[in-house]
Amino acid sequence: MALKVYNSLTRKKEVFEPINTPYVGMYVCGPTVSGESHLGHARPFITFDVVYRYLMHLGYKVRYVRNITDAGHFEEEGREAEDKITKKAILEKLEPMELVQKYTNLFHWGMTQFNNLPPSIEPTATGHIVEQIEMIKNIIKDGYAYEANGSVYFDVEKYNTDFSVKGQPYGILSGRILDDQLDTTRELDNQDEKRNKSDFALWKKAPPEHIMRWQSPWGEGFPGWHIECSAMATKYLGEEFDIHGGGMDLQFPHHECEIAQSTVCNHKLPARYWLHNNMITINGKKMGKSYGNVIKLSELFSGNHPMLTQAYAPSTIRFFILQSQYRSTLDFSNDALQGSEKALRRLMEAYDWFMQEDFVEAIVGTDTTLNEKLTKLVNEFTEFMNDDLNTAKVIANIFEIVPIINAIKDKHIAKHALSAATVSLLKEQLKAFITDIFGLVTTKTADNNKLEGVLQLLINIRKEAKQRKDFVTSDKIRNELAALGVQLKDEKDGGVSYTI
RNA sequence: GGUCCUGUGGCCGAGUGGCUAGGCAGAGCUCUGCAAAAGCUUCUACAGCGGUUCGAAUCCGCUCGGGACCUCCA
Repeated sequence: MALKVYNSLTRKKEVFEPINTPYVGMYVCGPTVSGESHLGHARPFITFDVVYRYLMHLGYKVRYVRNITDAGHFEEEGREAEDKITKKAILEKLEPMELVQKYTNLFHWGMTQFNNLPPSIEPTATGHIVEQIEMIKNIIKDGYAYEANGSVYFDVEKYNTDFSVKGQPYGILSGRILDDQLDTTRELDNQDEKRNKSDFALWKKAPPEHIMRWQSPWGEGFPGWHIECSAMATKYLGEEFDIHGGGMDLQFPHHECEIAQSTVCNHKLPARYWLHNNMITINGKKMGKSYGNVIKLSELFSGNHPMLTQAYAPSTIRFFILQSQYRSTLDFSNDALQGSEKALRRLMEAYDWFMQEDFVEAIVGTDTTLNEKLTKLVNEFTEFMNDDLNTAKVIANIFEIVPIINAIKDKHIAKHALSAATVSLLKEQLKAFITDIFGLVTTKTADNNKLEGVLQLLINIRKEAKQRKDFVTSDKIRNELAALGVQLKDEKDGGVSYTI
């Protein structure tokens, strides 16, 4: 069964066919590094990390490009048009590039915490000013942009008229009709420079106080907020590439504008498959800066937030996100995360035990029904992923396998009930999906030899106490370790395991 | 106002014409010195009202509720 993905462009699930098999080009809109990343940002980067990993698992050679937006997107608050990054820089008394570096580092730290693989190329907007200017020049040359008072605007009206004929109107991605949009745009700065309200900036003239500025054919200024993605995607993935991803909130206008710019320059739609992840909500509302309801990654990992009763491991967040399908909204709450934390621990403990356990006895496969059941559950992993990356269903199947593994561990099911083929299939596929594709890692942190030795010592003392029926001592050891966050478990075979 | 999505049991979430989703929480049992963990069993569903159909949580209509985008936003 072939991989199918939901293409926002066609609003259908489509079979994924790369332009140049086995090569796949994927562009994902990266962060604007003007602030610390929050939980909402985690979703696209984890989602597309799994897409990236899954494509590689299928044997594709993927070039994954994810930009860093470090050139000031301008925002218009009230009367003033200011470079977002410049504004913050003044407030914090930092150089713009110093600020950008700080938040870029923080972003990378967050990505590492989540066990996201680094992209193949991570280009910065400021590093591609030349490419952006070239692209703007091309758009002007073809008559789809005009200069006004040192700024350059894209002529949406003309584009729409000319490309509607070719079946590519402005609005092709978001399903918007340009004429319906005309009277909805609010008051923007320098609005009078535009021929039409729907026109958007390719280049903005920099006001005197603006620190981030570059020389251009139109004077000193800075690039508009859509052109960087068009320029960098074209440079590293070509005029037409396979996948373009990002959050649903970028669909319009950002991706729509990207399509318009790239189509004018390259005479074709830039990407074949447009994938959009849905939002993380909190109390039913989208988590976003403008709503003032964000939980920063550092707050999440430390538990230092009014909504949180405890700290959550990055892998818990990752697992929480993968428990839903990426196109559904995901409602965040402390309770939901607690559920995910427990579920993940149970899953990983079973997985870790199974992977290291020897199954030499498993050659007979006495329980045919069980072997068939397991084989079916495992084979469905791929089927579910191929249906628009339904990680939620894969995880549901894994949880059907977990009790079976635990039953074997507790000797409720004999090892020889499984056949050697089933065991190797299970080991191979569980590793592929849990570790390689989902990128889930064990929460165990105790790989410190000294700590290991100390714990083993306490476990042995407790074992001796138990043999003397000195339960006061044995319980004291267990309870006081528990108070320190170390939980001891007496296993069926007389051994003792612990989790920290 | 325009475009679109959505409403599943205490919570989070799959599913989308007939077949148990799954997780967390709750209840009972087994195991255990006691715990914990684990296993087994189990309760609580498809917003409401109509319609289509042999059959609807799933399709259609209406009503009510929630949300996203149209402005920086993942």
